[in-house]
Order: sequence, then structure tokens, then C-alpha cells
Amino acid sequence: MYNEAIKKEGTRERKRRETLLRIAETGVTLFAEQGYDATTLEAIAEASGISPRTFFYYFKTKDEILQYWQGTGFAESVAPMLLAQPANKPPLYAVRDTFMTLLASYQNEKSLIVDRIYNSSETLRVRKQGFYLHMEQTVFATLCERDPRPERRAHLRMIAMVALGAFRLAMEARRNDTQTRPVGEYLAESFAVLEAPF
Amino acid sequence: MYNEAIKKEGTRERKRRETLLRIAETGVTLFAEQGYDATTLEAIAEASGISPRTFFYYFKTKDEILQYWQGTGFAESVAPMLLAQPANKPPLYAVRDTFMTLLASYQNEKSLIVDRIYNSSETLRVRKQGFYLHMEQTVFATLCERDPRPERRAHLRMIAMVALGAFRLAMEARRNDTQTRPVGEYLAESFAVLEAPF
DNA sequence: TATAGATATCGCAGTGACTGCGATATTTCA
DNA sequence: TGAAATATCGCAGTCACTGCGATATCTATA
Repeated sequence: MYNEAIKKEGTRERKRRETLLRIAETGVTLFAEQGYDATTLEAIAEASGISPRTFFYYFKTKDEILQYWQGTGFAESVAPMLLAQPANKPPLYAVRDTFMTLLASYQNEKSLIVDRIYNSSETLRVRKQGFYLHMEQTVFATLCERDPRPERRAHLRMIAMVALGAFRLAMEARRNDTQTRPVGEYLAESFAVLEAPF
Repeated sequence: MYNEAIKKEGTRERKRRETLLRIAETGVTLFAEQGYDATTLEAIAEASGISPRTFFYYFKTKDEILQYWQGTGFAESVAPMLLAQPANKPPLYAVRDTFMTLLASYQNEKSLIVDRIYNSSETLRVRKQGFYLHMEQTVFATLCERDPRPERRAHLRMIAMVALGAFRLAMEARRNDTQTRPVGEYLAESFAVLEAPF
């Protein structure tokens, strides 16, 4: 299996991957330097050595550059990793542990920079929710797969919401913290708050 | 008190209020008829009897028309109504009861139409989250005012998130339901799910 | 009631994200 | 090697949104 994934990568694929990465890096660098709005597509294209028209052949929109760093790999890994959790583990903990593992591997130097860019304007802050919404949907669907009993659906829907909320609050806590601690700690603390009764 | 609020409304204020409402109604009607993207600002302006330039004197952006119907009155009422709740009522229930009361009064014929427009595209679905984000922030700030103990902050932050999540899930449930039941029922059911342990 | 000052409306010219189209170059595969 | 698939590009166009300066309308005051 994975035959098509690892089949010999031709010049075309390699160049495409390289260009994609170059645009994404150039973009986030420029955003960080001069601000998101102040950075025009033309500037990104020029700094990436492509024409403005070609940019849209790689990213549908300007903010897809940010989504690239925020979501790449993460969203696709959630479903399989969540299904790999022990079937008898309570759903909320299954999600928590999945997030724990994933965060550890997808934590790169860019993530803090991207986070700061996202929080530089109200519009972007809102746009970031698209990611959470998508993840919430994925988590819910996967939880339903883990436990298909229809009478549990409403409960699982709620758990997906709460889990992504805890995730979001962990990121918020990290951003507001003056120190710099490992992301896992914020996540653990965030989920721990859920232990107390409402 | 409220002196400036009820002081005689001059021609200027009245016309402004009327025009604002006319634009908002025209806009949402056109969105419903032809779709959000297919409705240009020019069309809204013309149908409202104003110039395109003047539109932006009433709304900063095109989608502020939707925000007008979604949020007007609601967001401003949450804080005072939440503070009016009995001080000994547990925070989550205080928020729930506030929402219950508010939903009853702000439920108009437009709300279903607006909801459908918001859900007609991914972009708009995401943009709607701006409202929830804002409400969550307001609820959190107000809960902190109700109970200023610093050791409760993290807990209250979580409650604000959970409360808005339950609100959002209630709206989702209503949208997915084939029947048409009072909004309050969906909200009650949504909060009831939180009773069960995670 | 006349009038100065504040506010409302508008047209116009611009910017910037994004799209469709048609031309040309590059890569792949038979 | 040559035809098909894909990548790149320029160009012209659309649409949301902004800044500016002109004119009209309303309000408060003398």
C-alpha cells in the first residue's frame, strides 16, 4: 500500500512541492515583517520568483498561506490517530491524548509566528475559527465511527465541541502567558479544568 | 437617566435609522433571492435608493448586513441580563437562563432566513463565528464581574466557552431538524447534554 | 429667521484580491 | 520523438472597499 504516495517523484512533483513551500515561507515571512494587509500578493509573488497569476495556481486565497502552516498534516492525522486509541478509553480522553501526541510532532518554529499573525487583526482571528470548525467536524465524525450508537450522537457532538474548545483555550493561554512552556502543558491544564463540575 | 437616549429624535436621526433598516432589509432579501456572492453592492445600493458610495457610510462591509440581523440588540443585552441573575445561581445556569430569555425576545422572522444565508457558503459559515467569539468574550468578562475571585478565572473562561458552544449546537440542531420547534427547546436540550459526565 | 457649522450624500479615481482566457513553455509517457 | 498533460504567464475584467473633494441638507444659535 501507499504505492501512489511513494512512487518515484518526477521533476514536476518536486518542483511543485518546492515552489509551494517557497511561497508559503516567503508569505509568512513578509506577513510577519510588514503585516498581513500591507503585504500584497504581488509582493509575495515577486519575492517567491513567480508571477502573481501563478500564485493562485498554488493557493486559492492569500490567507490559505496561513492555513497551510496551521493545518497541514494536523487535520488529516486526527482521524486515524483517534481511531487508533483504545476503544474503551472515554471519548474526551481519547481526543485529548490524540491532541497531545499530535501537538508534540506538529510544533514547529513557524507555529508561534503564524499564531501572532492570526491574532494581529479581528478578521484573521475570525478566519482562524475555520480551522477549529473543521477539526470539530472531523473529531465528531471520527467519534461517531468509534461508537456508532445513535443514542450517543448528541453526547459525542458535545464532546467534539468541548474538546476543540479546550484546544482553543490552551492556545489562548499559551499566547497570553509571559513565559514559554511546552504546548502540552497548556493543553493538559485546559482539559483538566473540565474535570471540575460546571 | 437615559436622557440622551430618549431626547427628541430629529429629522436627521430618523432618516438615518430608516435608511439603515431599508438597506438591511433590502440586502437580506436580495441575498435570499439570488445568493450572497451573486448580490453586488451596487444592486443593494440601487434597490435601497442610495449610491454605492453611501452604502459604506452605513455598513463597513457587505457582510455587516448579516451581522446586523444576527447580533443587533442581542450582544448588548447579554451583559446586563447576566448580571441581573441571582448571584448564587451557578454561572453556567445563569448564562443558560440569560440566553433563554434573550432568544425568546430576539427571535424574528428574519432569523431563519439569515441563518440559511450564513450557511450557504463555507466563508460565511466561518464569518458567523465572529459573533460567537464576541459573545464568548462578553460572557466571560461578565462572569468575571459576577465573581471576581482570581482562582475562578480559568473555570469561568471554560464555562463561557462551553455555554457559547451549547448555544451554537442548539442553533445547529434547529437547522438540521425537519420539524420546527421553539428555539428554547433546542437550547434546553443542548445544555441538558452537559449534565451527563464526560 | 438668517446663517454658520455639522452631517449626509455623491461621483470619481484608485487599490488589491481574485477569475477567465488564450498563448507559450515544460514535463511526461507511449 | 512526438502527442498529451501540466505549468506558467500576461491581460483584461469584476468586485469590495477607500480617500478625496464637491454639494446638499439639517441643526443650533444669534
